[in-house]
Amino acid sequence: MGAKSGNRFLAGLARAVRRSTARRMPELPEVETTLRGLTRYLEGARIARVRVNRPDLRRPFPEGLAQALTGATITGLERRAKYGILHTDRARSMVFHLGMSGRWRINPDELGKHDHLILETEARPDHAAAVLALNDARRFGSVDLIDRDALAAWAPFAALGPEPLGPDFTPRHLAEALAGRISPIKVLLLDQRIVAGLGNIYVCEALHRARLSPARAGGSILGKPLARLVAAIREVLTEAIEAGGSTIRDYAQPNGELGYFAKQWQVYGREGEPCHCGGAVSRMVQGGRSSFWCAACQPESV
DNA sequence: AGAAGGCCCTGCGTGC
DNA sequence: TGCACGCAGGGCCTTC
Repeated sequence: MGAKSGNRFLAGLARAVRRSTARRMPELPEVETTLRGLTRYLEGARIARVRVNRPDLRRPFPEGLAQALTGATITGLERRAKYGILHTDRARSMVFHLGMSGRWRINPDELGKHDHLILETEARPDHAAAVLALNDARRFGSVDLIDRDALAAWAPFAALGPEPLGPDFTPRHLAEALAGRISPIKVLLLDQRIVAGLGNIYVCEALHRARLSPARAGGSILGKPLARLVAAIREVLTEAIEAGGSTIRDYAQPNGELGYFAKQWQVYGREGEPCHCGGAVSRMVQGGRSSFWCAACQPESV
């Protein structure tokens, strides 16, 4: 093996290793499966103890967080965009965001330095007591207490666009949101005001599925391609949620980690690898973030 | 209003 | 073996 091909081989090996160990960023599907996993432990459960191990994540924890949750019963769990919501039998709900590295750990063998908020549930006739730890190494996440009746008006929620899996995310909505916009479609789909819940991974995957270049000006996408894009966004999210539900029994991995699952991506993190169309996956930086795409099946011209 | 860039933060891979 | 560095990016912020 010559030096050149040897280097290529090693580079390919390094990529394969990177891919297999790639961090799953919590986007909409990860938050959704996290909530489904938490439901079994939290819905109807009373919070017996709360431990707050540090004053803040990205922002300070709300004042009186532990007192607000201690003794409360979780009445329901809900997702909005990439936020998870724990409703209680009290006025306020707890809203969490997992940021880049956030996760809930179920009954961890031992608590680590990144387990910042720990909820312990009371045992019930048909449920053992459980320990739920919100772990977030990079601390890009957040926790808030918001009056349930005021959630829709809460500033971070009020600014959000429609849910991509909901009835309001239509080709017409997207056409209106993109009209006149010259920014790359990749950047615009990350704007939570246009559609709420997409992150870098699923934007790359959806554009690939819709055969649209991430570099296309948002306002230039009309008609059939636009409808294709709406459908592709729905499909990649739905399939990811299904993967999270089917590959992991009750959504929890053996180590008790929720929300992360093995899902094969077509382009994300696959620079230099073959696309199924026969082309090759490329990478570029848009808005300071990596975009992965295949120039062969996602041409810039329509 | 839209576009562009910076900031926060830690773990990991890489190169020396 | 260790150390420095670059990279990952969601939401929010400032500047133009």
